[in-house]
Amino acid sequence: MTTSSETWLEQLHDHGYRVTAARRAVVDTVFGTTHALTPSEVYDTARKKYRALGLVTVYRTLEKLEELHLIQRVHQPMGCQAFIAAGIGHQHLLLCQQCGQVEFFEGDDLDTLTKSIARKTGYQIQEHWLQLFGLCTNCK
Amino acid sequence: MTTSSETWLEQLHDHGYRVTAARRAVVDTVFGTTHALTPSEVYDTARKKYRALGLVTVYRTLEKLEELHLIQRVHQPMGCQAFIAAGIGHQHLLLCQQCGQVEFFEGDDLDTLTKSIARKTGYQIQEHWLQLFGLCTNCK
DNA sequence: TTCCTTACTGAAAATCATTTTCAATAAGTA
DNA sequence: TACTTATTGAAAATGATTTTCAGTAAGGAA
Ligand SMILES: [Mn+2]
Ligand SMILES: [Mn+2]
Ligand SMILES: [Zn+2]
Ligand SMILES: [Zn+2]
Repeated sequence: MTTSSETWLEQLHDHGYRVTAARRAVVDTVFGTTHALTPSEVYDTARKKYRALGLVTVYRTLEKLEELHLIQRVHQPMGCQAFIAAGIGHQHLLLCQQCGQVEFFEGDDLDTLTKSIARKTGYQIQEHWLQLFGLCTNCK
Repeated sequence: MTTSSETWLEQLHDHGYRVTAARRAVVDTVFGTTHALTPSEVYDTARKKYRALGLVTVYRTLEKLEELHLIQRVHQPMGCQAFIAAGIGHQHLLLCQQCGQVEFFEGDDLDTLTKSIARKTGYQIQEHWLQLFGLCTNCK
């Protein structure tokens, strides 16, 4: 199961969107990074692949990629405008506080907790956000 | 142990900040709500208590309250500019997806998980964000 | 391949939230 | 009460994101 940025372009195409040079540049950029990127960072990097790219197109493309669940927004204390390739299935993020590297992990089990909280509060719990912060092997 | 918004005003005072009518209005507003409020929502509500209030002062007061850890930012899919009175000690948020009501809970135990992830990834894990979403008793 | 419809583009303008500037005001201490 | 200076709201500035628009090109149909 090898995935490449072509997969994303195919998905865009399958949903009636056109595959353009500008979108290729944005898709390649976001697909191939292990750091959450802001629109402006995507712009800077993608413009090295496609000089004529406009920042507006970056915003528009990120919007579509998010809509197709190919990327996801990364929330951080410093800001919440960064994006990363979405995890597959039920996964959560682990972020390096020093260099911003992003890892996914799975295997969290919050059933006991959520059932207990549901009972105590009367809420019907539907989803959860979990995110770990730390230092990566390079930074620690 | 009864706390009132006076506590917050005292804290402001103890940190060398002045207690003004504008700040009273903001503090009263944020202290006494069970919903996360945006600066603009705080403004609208607080202006009912103090008509002359300026939006700028809302921003400035929220900034100070956050700095003193009396309020905390609430991250949501729709936006991350809302604030709520901070929980005491190690607590997490439970949000109603329908009406926006906020509850705190504690008693999560992520030690096993974080140790396991630390071992697998090599990261030194330092903190975590956990947030539950659901429907409150009124909304479900 | 060529044609044709229309989605997509980047530039510029508009909008929106937040921050800065500034002169007047008032909190809090002496 | 007097005085220092933090705080105020209005207005201007900033910065990020969105909208507008006329030209361009993707990609299905012929
Ligand atoms: Mn989970
Ligand atoms: Mn916890
Ligand atoms: Zn790192
Ligand atoms: Zn509710």
